[in-house]
Amino acid sequence: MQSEQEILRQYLKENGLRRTPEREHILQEIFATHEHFDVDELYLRLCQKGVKISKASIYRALRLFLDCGLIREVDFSDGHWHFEHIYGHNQHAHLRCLGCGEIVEFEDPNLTLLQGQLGRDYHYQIVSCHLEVKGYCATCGKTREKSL
Amino acid sequence: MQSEQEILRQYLKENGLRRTPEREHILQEIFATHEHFDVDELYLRLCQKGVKISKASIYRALRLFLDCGLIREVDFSDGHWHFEHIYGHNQHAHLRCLGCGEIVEFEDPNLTLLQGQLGRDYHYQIVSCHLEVKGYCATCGKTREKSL
DNA sequence: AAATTATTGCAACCGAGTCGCAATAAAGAT
DNA sequence: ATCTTTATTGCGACTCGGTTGCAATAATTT
Ligand SMILES: [Mn+2]
Ligand SMILES: [Mn+2]
Ligand SMILES: [Zn+2]
Ligand SMILES: [Zn+2]
Repeated sequence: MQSEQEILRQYLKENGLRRTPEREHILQEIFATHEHFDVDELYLRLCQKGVKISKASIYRALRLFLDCGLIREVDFSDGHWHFEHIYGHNQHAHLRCLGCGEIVEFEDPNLTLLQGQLGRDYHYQIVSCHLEVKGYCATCGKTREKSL
Repeated sequence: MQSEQEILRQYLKENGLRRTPEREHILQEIFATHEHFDVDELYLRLCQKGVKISKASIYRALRLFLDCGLIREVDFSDGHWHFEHIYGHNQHAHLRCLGCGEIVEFEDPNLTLLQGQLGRDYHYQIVSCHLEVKGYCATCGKTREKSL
């Protein structure tokens, strides 16, 4: 199995794009942890590691990584973009607490089946499948009951 | 079963808010069709019907309607908000064509089961569950193959 | 009818994300 | 190794969806 860097380099070559230290630094940072991230967080993490880079370049790199399937968008409905790396990971869905923001990742084999079903039923070529469940975790649920 | 207007009036009364023609016009327009909509579309539709209203009030009303569960956000990942009315409708998910934007709505009984399962497994009180599947419809899929 | 205060419209504002451009630097050709 | 081509970067200006402060208005309560 190729590394994410190899995937990137291959994609760049195939599309007449160039390999740059900026792109590789960003990609490395994205795959350094399993955390979900937004542009500001990523920018900060890079700054802290001494990588000098502009936000414009980060935005541009993220679009590139989306195109080659290394990352995907995660919808937090909070007005700006969040992402996570997906290359090398099983597809998963998110259960998020509206109180504290905790995120539980879970896999659902039914989703894979559903994709096949949808593809067949509606003659669609499925590209992505995002399931986001929201609610209150045990702790936040209790706090909430009291205040009602 | 109560009408959406009754739901709204009840919510307003319970929260010390006021019933206004603006809010009722907006709500009526939202439930006039089954279309998904964004703020601009809704604003235009209201203008065309001669309802004079500011966009600020639409934004404020939509937040209100979200709070009382009359509408929900729909994620199109295109940089601005989309909504649909949900009161009086079964929960459904979306299959959207990345080429032409066509939207197929479908129900998946497994999702309901999954919610119960998640609630039990992780002690979460589930509030919402959004499934968005993206891909290419038969037509757009063919057009796409040619251009590759 | 008067008093209270939520709501509206407007316009100024905010901020995430984009874009044009000049400087830089990859990659290929010689 | 140097030259040429052109993709990429950083910067700052810009866009535009969405928010907010405020004075005027109007829904409710008394
Ligand atoms: Mn995740
Ligand atoms: Mn729908
Ligand atoms: Zn919580
Ligand atoms: Zn299509």
